[in-house]
Amino acid sequence: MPARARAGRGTGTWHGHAAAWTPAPPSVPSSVPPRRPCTVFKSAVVAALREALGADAEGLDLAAQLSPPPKVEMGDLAFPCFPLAKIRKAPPPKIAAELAAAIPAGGPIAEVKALGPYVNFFADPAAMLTALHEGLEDGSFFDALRTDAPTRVMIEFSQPNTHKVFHVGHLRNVCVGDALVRVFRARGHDVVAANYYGDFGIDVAKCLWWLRGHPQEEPPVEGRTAWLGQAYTAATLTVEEAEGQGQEEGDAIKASIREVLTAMEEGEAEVTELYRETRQWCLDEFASIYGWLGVGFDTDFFESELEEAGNAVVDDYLAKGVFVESRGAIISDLEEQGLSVALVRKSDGASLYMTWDLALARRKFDEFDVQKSLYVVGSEQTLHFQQLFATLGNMGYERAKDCRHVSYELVMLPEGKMSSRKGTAIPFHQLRTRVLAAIHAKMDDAEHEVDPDTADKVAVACLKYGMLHVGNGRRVVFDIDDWTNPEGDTGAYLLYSLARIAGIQRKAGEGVDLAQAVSPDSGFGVEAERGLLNHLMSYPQVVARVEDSCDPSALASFVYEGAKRFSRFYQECPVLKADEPLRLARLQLAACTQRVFTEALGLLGIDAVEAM
RNA sequence: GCCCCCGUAGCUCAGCUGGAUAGAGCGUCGGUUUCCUAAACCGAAGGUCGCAGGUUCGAGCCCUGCCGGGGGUACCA
Repeated sequence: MPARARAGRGTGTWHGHAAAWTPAPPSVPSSVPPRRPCTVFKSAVVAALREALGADAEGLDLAAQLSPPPKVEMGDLAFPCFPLAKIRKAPPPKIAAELAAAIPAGGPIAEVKALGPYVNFFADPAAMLTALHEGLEDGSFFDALRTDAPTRVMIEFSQPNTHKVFHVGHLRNVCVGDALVRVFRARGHDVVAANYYGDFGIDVAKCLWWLRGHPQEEPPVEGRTAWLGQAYTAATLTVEEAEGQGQEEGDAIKASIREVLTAMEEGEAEVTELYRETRQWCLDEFASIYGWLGVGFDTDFFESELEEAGNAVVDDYLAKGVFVESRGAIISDLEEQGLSVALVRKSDGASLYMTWDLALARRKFDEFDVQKSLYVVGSEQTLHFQQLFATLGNMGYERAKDCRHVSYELVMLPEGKMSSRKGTAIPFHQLRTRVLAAIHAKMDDAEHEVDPDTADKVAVACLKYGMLHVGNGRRVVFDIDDWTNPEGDTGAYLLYSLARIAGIQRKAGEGVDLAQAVSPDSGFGVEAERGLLNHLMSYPQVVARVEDSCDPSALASFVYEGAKRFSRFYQECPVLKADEPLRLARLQLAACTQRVFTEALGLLGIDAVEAM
């Protein structure tokens, strides 16, 4: 329905508070060779294996074979011996035993053990901790996130329609898009975050038509955009009603709506005035939403600006034979590519969605010089984007192959599909107050009330985590009660674990010198500690995977899993009461956890809190 | 009809690109606070990973065919 309205580029205006905008992590000067601490142990294992295998290692990607065993007590990295069975003509468990015997412990490798068909390697926990801690201190850990092939990429998302209600369903797009912007930046890409406002067309005309027909209706002081949304809905219902009465009645109403559109296009004074004013209300509302969410854009496109350019593209490529006339309309014929045909101009001469998208894409390539182009749009538009990209290819744009539709599924309510028609869609302004109310109801107690700043952060965390912890291809069920539940798999739980870390640090006080190496006999390295440590080490791979899949849910899972592991550590391993040097080691681990979590949550657009 | 997505515990979902005994949360039952935030932790119960074949040393993951749910399929965005 109101899916995606997009259009031309604006002036690089920023929506939302610049202060709420988290820039990409500062890049480390390239003169500092990255140490990549998470790979120290792994590369030692690979080297040891290569040595032990000799000629048998040829043709095997040893690093790719290594993965963590299912449980920490089994080791930190496992090498499966199945592929060797053919080469060595021996059963895998036998090979594993031979290899384990042939590889000596030493350096970061504390122990080597054969377990069935696997060779399991144990890392020296103190050495790992020190490597991670130093890597976080000097920035090399996050430097390891960076891709070897940085590129200029545009990520288009949000695409709200003016004159319609902005509701929970639209929030998912914003969360996914914003997270991708942050992830791509962390990976070192040059990212242009783009919004594309649906601020023109027949739907806008519908709303204005209804307003003109009901001059006695006055906009409320609060909630003007909701009022516009209601006008739009009322107009839609009126049209449907008329159509129900008969062909003529329906056509009559549609004709009068079209007159409003024509008046808009021709700049007729009274309509234009109304259009400008109401459009601005909506843009202001969007800006305040993005501000609250901490989401920013580098450039704005408007549908209202693309009409002319779109028609020019159609004329151009009609002349070049890329487009053809069919049944009175102009089409992009994609039958041979298995994509049916895409209409680029209606038989009445009007342009459509595809027309503007062609002009927009051209602008992205030519004006912004983007190498890669992401479109975060609902899955119902899959065919549209297949057709768009295929058409761009036919027009000669090589970079069409680097265009990608990041599709995601609908947001549902516990009672089922939401419908703005039935009024079941929760408009954003209600959403905000309802979520905050739920947070207060659950977090406040007799002694103290949670402060507004923290409540806001928790509310945003609950919303974003709720939207992001499910894979893009699955529907999300929005349930305020569930999402704000302080117990369980929610954003509140994540922030709570960070608040506990902050608590430890407050009580540890100043004057703790964390920058010492942990001595090997500190006793550090019980399961809860190693489990957490290993998990933190896997962070760069997770980020790389998110870039690849364009699905931030892996990052959400990473943080949640990490919070679980931290909670176990917190429960089983007293930090402040531990004796030195164990205390130092645990303080370091807590500090590492804090840094990685804060960073990972940051990529999801979630701010940490100091206390809850 | 054709195309795309989804099907994993009662419910909501993970499952690291094919590896070890399939994991969480909610809900249910039972434990843990003179101890850094119990918004937590531990344990129990709960599974023919939609069905049937196939590939493979090995399949929840890959291939084929069915079944079920959703979306799309020339003048809406």
